[in-house]
Amino acid sequence: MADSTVSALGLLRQVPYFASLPEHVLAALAQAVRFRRYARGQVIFLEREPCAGFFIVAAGEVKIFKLSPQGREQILQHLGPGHTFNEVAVLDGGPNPASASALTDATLCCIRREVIRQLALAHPELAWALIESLAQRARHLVAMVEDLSLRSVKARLARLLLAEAERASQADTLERSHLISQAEMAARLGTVREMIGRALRDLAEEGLITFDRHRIVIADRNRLQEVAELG
Amino acid sequence: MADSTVSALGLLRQVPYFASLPEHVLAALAQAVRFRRYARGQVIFLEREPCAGFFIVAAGEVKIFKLSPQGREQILQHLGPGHTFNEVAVLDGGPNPASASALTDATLCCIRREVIRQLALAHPELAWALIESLAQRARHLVAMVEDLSLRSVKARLARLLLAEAERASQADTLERSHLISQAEMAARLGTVREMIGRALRDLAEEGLITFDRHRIVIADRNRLQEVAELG
DNA sequence: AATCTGTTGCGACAAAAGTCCCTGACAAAA
DNA sequence: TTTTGTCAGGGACTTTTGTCGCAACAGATT
Repeated sequence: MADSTVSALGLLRQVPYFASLPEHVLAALAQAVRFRRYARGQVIFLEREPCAGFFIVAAGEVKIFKLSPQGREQILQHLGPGHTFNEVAVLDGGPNPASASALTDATLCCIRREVIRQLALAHPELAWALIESLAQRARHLVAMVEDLSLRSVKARLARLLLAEAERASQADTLERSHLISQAEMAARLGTVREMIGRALRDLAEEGLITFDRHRIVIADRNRLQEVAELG
Repeated sequence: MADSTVSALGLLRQVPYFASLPEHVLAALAQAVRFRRYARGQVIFLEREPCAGFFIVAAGEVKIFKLSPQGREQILQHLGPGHTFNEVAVLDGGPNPASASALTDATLCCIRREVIRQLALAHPELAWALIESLAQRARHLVAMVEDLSLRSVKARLARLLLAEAERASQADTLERSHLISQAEMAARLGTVREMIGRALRDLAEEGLITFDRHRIVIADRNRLQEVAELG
């Protein structure tokens, strides 16, 4: 068994909805895996291109995004180790629904559509795992639509801060502290950098957050949650 | 074989991604189907409630929507005969991700989550059909996020008009002419009625559309598409 | 005809979001 | 050290979007 197959198995087990797959299915997947390295900022694939395959993040961070004709960016997902992406194109055979690029130097592994398809048809457990992953993706997207349509930038920002605090407190994996720039927050919330600056100032003036030299600290979680829900 | 099972079979065959399922799977589904009638405006289920089951529209129209605390509505989907909804909750077992209500008097059929689950595990073709439906839903949601984040109301409206014109020209099913009110357009595009009025006036002044007593007629499809893409 | 009800038209105004621009802080690279 | 680039802070202004209010109109019902 090749070295890469061994490490691939470990990686596959890190994917939550793959964790409970039977050994032989994981092994079959592991054999089909191809590792690739990407430099910070490098494009992984572009939307509308034919399906680039199924990806798992082994190391580093990746963003999935859309660009407007005017050059504004909307980040759809921000992914770290153990996360997967491009399921949609792999599963329906259409083009990539959005573009992907590496936010940091990153190692990904990629599985071709046909391999996934054959394995999924042969192993209902895998099909079911993929279904769960798609359902989760759909829930995430619904939440995004709700945010964009029904909430102000300030409320969205409050939600983002709470979510990031959550992630950080779990402190599970090898991830580093990960400070987000205002520009990235803007791209994730569908607005511009300046709006983030203003909203942060607002929240700080109201005493909901404070700054510890370029680090944001939540000072009043309860009131921050109120802002996140209404407004 | 009961009468309702016969008509259920016909209905299932109208669902695009069920059409190619083998006969015995369709039959099994048909047996599990329960028909229900809803009056115009009636709530079918609410978000956050435990999974209400899998639904197929037999007749009438249905909307899937979110409400903001302030009472603004965002329509996620507008469904007619042959369309299905609430797959997400059925497939991941979570609560309904959004609310549903009947836009007209409607007949729906409903299948309980457990039935779908068992059948999908036993029949990979069904699992694959569900995967396709989820993937399509995800693509639709990605397009919505893109619209809300990256396009002006005017551009979104242009897209809606083009899409509706498309649907209408296909004129396939028994659907009637279906005029949409400005209020509904607003809810679908994530804005308010007045904005739709203004945008329509704009488009009319530029000569891209005209009005034939409360009916919107596309006067210049090409330029309308330009507005839809940029802006 | 009279009266609902749901719809549209439109103007005035307010708030939210986006654009432009310039500053200084800081860190990495030369 | 200088240079370069990224990032944050913030002011002034424009555009877009949302709110309020009210009149008008069409279709259905009585």
